[in-house]
Amino acid sequence: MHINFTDRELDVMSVLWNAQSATVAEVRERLADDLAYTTVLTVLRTLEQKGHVAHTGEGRAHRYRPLVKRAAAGRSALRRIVDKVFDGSPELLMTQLVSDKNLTDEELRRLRKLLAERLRERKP
Amino acid sequence: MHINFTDRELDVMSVLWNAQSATVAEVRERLADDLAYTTVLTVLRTLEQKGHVAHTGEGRAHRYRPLVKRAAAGRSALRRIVDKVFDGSPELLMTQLVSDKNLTDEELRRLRKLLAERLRERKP
DNA sequence: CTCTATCTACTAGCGTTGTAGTAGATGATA
DNA sequence: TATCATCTACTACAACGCTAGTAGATAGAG
Repeated sequence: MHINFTDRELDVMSVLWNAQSATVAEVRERLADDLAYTTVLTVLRTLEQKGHVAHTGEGRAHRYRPLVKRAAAGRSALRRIVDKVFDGSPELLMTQLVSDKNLTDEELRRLRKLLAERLRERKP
Repeated sequence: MHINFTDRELDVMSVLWNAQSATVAEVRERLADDLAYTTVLTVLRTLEQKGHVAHTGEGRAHRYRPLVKRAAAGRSALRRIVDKVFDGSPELLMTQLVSDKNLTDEELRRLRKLLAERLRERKP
């Protein structure tokens, strides 16, 4: 299955993934951009229509929760990038990731650790 | 800078990255989906308008080449995924990749080396 | 020189995205 | 109870994306 969120939808999903669930007001609060309340509501409603989130009543408000898991969305997005940008080579993608100038030293060190673990756990 | 290709644009860019440069007919040939000639032309023209490709004349045809490098597009796309889907954690993304696609030990070692170099070159 | 294939330029229509306003319901407050 | 704040539903509308058609230029075939 081929999930594809728009920019704004992804912003909203990101909030929901981090918060587990949220009302419109809560989502709005946590978004970086300052959008109108109704705008956020509209985005949530279209996400619901597409089957990516669901809501349950909470007083007069609605509480939204994601139906799509973070990992599934990640897999889908990554596959696309690997295919189209990195010509089907995940290694190329990782190389890119590692040479990204925006990564902090701390992040790089953690990556190194992860790799080391991965290698160790394969050796035997 | 924040590059953002649409799905179809990305398909076309992918062809250009792989071929170095191509005419409309060549791009059309290499696309997975069977689009009308004019459709492909339109996509190329909008890409040009956005400054992502350029063309030079070749007989009565135009030859298009990418102005945006693969790596730049990759960086941009990855940033976005790391931020929004993997909550700013590149190692989470990496874990996903490593477990999803089966990388060889050799590939992992090369990555480790690359990582070490990157870290060394930052220290000073 | 005429016909045909091929190419670009321009135009178009429909669906989606992004943003938000207005209307009406309802819970809280004075 | 009258008013205010807040919430959803519905509507709007411009910009963009995706697809492709038509018109007109031109190179090559005969």
